[in-house]
Amino acid sequence: MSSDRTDLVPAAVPAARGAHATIHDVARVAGVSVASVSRVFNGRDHVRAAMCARVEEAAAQLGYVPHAGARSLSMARTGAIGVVLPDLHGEFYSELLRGMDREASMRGLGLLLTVLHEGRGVDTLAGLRGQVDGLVVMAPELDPAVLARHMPRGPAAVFLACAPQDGSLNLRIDNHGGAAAAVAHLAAGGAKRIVHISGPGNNFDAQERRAGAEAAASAAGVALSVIEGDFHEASGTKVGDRVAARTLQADAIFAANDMMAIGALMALKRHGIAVPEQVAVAGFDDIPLARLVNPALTSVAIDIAAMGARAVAHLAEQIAAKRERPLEGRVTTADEVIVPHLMVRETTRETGRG
Amino acid sequence: MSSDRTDLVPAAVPAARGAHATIHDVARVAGVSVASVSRVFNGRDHVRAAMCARVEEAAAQLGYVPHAGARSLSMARTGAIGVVLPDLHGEFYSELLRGMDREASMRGLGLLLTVLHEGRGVDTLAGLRGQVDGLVVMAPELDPAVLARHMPRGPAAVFLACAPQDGSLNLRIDNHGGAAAAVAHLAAGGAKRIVHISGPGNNFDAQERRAGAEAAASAAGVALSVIEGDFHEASGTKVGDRVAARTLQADAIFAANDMMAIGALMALKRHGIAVPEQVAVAGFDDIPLARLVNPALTSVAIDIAAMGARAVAHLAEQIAAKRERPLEGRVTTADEVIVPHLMVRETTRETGRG
DNA sequence: CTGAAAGCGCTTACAG
DNA sequence: CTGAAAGCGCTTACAG
Repeated sequence: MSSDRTDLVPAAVPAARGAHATIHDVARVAGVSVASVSRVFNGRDHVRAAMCARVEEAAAQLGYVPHAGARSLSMARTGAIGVVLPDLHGEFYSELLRGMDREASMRGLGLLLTVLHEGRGVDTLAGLRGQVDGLVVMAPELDPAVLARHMPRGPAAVFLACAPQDGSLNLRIDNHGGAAAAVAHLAAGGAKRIVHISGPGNNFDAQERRAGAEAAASAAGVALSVIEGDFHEASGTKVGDRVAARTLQADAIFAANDMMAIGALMALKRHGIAVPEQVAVAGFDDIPLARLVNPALTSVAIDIAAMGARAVAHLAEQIAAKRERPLEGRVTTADEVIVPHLMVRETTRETGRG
Repeated sequence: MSSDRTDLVPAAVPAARGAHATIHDVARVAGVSVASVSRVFNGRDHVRAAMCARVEEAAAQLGYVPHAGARSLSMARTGAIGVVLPDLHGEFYSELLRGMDREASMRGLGLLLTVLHEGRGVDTLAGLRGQVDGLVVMAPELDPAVLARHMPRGPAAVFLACAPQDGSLNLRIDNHGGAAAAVAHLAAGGAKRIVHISGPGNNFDAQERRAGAEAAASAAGVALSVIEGDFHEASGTKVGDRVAARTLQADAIFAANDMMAIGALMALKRHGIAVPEQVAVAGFDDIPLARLVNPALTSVAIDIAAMGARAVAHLAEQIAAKRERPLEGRVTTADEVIVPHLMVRETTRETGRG
């Protein structure tokens, strides 16, 4: 309550108590106005060197650091972007985040993670308003209309591998083409009966990959049967077990992602099936793990980290554009598609084996 | 500029322009005070049902969503916690984030990611003040004094696998014990000359793991030579190559993390060295990948996701405590140590092979 | 170059 | 139960 040493710097008291010094404390100690303190910290206006020095000294003495929340409220800019993901499982997401972080930190932006869990879902999105400057949303299992309804109106947005949202920039993967390439490759290697382990039926990527696989199979004149998986290893294991047990006839397996392919691969090996001689296997995503399993997995490669980085870059540009021309609302840019390429490894053969 | 239809709801205009409706817009449309709007949205005070209905209707009509930034400024609570990590490379971090997210989203907290990159470093930490309620910091390569100097004073903090910070809660891994167990196991399996691929010399975990390995080796009376790696696969590959080439004499390799162990394992296999018959291999962390490589990797297992979840849980409790007794400053709790256990798989043998 | 004042969008004692 | 007002910690026209 009472200060025992009023002679020196009474303003230092709050800092000592654990609370942080504010811009007012600095202004008082430096003997200037808060506006001036703000100016030396933001360094845009010209300030006399003498004032600059006094303010900096006072700030140092008080251990002053500007309050990011207050700044963002008055500047209408948070410096953070929201990343909305369906899950955090597996290497796919760590690669994606790595790419996003690379780009974001280069631009001085933070990444606020929001995972769309089963229960706690889309409704959280709107709450992001005022907390981020923009959103990169990956929600392949969400109905686009539902998603649109829940998007906060303020922030800019880029959609990644979702059912396309109109009025926004969509970054799409050419799932159809990638899957078709994989199936064509299996057929060229001699496969006659391919099993496709698809992703969940409500997943947008999964639907496209399945369609691509089916198109390529019928073009090549080979049989393709589909078994629905959930993108996790275990659903691949199950299919591998069935193929090994001959409950399911197949000389090749194409899984909609690598983890399921790896599950199948492991199961086949466990049962003594020779890969690729008896059954070939291919996946999708080309996660780092793909080349480490034995035999190394053939996969449809997308540069996941680069994709994440691109999404963030686009978003940052959109945010900047909005800042310059605030009246125009959301800028509609052409969609962009990411073209995967087939990475052939040991679980398939390049040449025909007929 | 001019409104063409003043008869209806002029307040709807800003929303239509892309800008968001504010609490004032809602208040005006509902014909009540902003305080009341705030009350119905926060639902703590008693409000008459009639008012409640009017406000909700107005809000719905305007598509009003509270501005998170403004709320957090006036409530001194952001609902986000900062996660400070050295890197985002590999499965270790995706597992860690998964665990953190699990706990955080259960508690309604967001996760703001901050990666400590080479250049853009510790100085960013202080800037987190006002943007998060607390921090979980993992910075094994940072000098604890430097770290302490850069920590923002406001937010609570939990340190994860760092050189211990006093005055704060530290969640430590028993690196020494884990490494010792691995080396003891290799020795029991018959190893006489073990190569330890350590982490970077300035890394806290790496130092402890190395010390544990050395202690166990000398206790078992086996030779241990140390080669410094960088926690990435390539530095393991290099050692594997040398061991295969007999440039380096070894009948066992213990790496300070799994990625280096896998690099060594792959190199040995490529050169036709039998694992574990000729050279045994063990790693540390037990990332999901460990059991998928062939042969499956023996590793010192820590439940990475659980560790992340615990860090967040502790932090959340600390934040709550601070909120109840704001005057007490940072609460000092006893440190907590995570005890790893050895996961024996195919790259080592359980029994002696003398 | 500098300061006083308004404002960012909310919440919350304080009166009524 | 409800409203007017102050305040959260900053920034930024607006005057000087």
